[in-house]
Amino acid sequence: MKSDIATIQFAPIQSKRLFEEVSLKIKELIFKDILKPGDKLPSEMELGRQFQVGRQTIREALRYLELSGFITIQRGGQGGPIIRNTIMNSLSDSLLDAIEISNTSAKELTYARLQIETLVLREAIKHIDDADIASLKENIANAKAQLSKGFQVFRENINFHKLLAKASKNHVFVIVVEAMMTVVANFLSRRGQSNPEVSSKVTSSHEAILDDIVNGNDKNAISLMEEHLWRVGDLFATLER
Amino acid sequence: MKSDIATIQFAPIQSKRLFEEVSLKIKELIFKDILKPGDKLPSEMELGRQFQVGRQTIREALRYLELSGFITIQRGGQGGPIIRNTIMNSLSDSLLDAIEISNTSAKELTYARLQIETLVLREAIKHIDDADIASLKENIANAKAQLSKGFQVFRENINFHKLLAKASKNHVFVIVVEAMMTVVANFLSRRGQSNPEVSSKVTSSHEAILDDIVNGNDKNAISLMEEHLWRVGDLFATLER
DNA sequence: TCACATTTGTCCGTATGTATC
DNA sequence: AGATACATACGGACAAATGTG
Repeated sequence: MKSDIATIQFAPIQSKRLFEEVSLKIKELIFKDILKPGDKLPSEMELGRQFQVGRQTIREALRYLELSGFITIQRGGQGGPIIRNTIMNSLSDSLLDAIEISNTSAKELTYARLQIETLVLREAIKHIDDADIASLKENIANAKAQLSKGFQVFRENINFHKLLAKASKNHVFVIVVEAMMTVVANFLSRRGQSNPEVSSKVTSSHEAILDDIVNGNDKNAISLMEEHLWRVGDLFATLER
Repeated sequence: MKSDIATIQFAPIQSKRLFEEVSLKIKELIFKDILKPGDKLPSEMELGRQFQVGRQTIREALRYLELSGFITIQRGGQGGPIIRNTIMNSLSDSLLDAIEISNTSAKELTYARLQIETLVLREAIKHIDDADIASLKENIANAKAQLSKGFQVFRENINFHKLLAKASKNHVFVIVVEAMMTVVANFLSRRGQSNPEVSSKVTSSHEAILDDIVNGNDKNAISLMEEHLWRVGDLFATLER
């Protein structure tokens, strides 16, 4: 069989720019676990000496790594580039851009979330273990404690869904849900904080869902989740631009 | 109700760096549709004059925009920064990083793909229209034509799934499937091109699925898709590192 | 084909802002 | 408060790439 020219892996015509090679080198060290989160990279000056390139080149490489979520940069004395894993933030930012530029409506977002999260819930029910249940219960307890003090629990409520995804024991679901929840959070925060009563209702829904999961009422848990997401979706619709 | 300090939107303590403000300004112009794909941005020198900042600052801002998928940069005379929408590439790259760094196995990827794509197929069946069917048929026809000439049809086969997602009429599904297919494509290409016969079998499966959709055999289409994705998943498993 | 103009890519020197000790 | 060390930002210079006449 001949090779489809569209599928062959040609070497890039355009020779890589220096700063790309530098950032790639560092990225490889991170993937190989030679550089770990918390490790401090040398200063720009020193990196320039080691890679034998100018400071500007190093800076542009650091910009790439920074935006990709591999490092953060601390200014001031004893500062410098530090290895950190904030890739999920980068992914979420990118998803946010993609959603914004494609003019995705709140309705679409709601519906997709409903579909994907009920799917993930099914998986979570299959694979959930005691540790997951414990952290979910802790999430609910925290939320209720905050609520009783009169605080909002925006973050806890979002985290409930992330914890459920983790219970599915599938990294892909974790990644997808986490990115999607960031979009949801962004959507809410751009339209002002949700009204006070909502937080409380959401937490109650979560508690009911968790109860059903723990008690093995799987189908009930799923239909509760669907109802729950529909309600949240309706709220979104009222907030839509 | 008091405000949860975790949810308040404080102004950032750390003043934004200059290049961040510059890239944000340009990004806004793109979101507002004032700058459209194909538009040419002024040269770095000229941008520096207009924003009243140095060239280095402009360059770092351009690095951000480039990596985020808002512009590409053409070197040489008459070149310069050009507005382009390659956000899906950026999103896919980010997802690739996230999957790589979380050590997601081929098995997980396969399973998540199976679940999400069957879900999307259900949606596609609900909302598919003549234009979708036409482009799907064209995809199959192209693939078969290439196959008969002895070419591989890696790209066509991937595109079939993207076209199906488009038929769901939900941007979120389109985005998710497209990003996921990039991961699949990357997975395959890193382990050598799939063997010659596989391409042909995959195209046949696609054709059968499309036939069932067109003829209204929805359940059959879905189970065919599931079988199809299991088979592809098994192939992945044999390729796993 | 060849020179030319334009623009990005890269380097250097210097000055300023900022955080730590 | 002062010294130190680092990122941030500026301006100038030259090399490399690329389209144009």
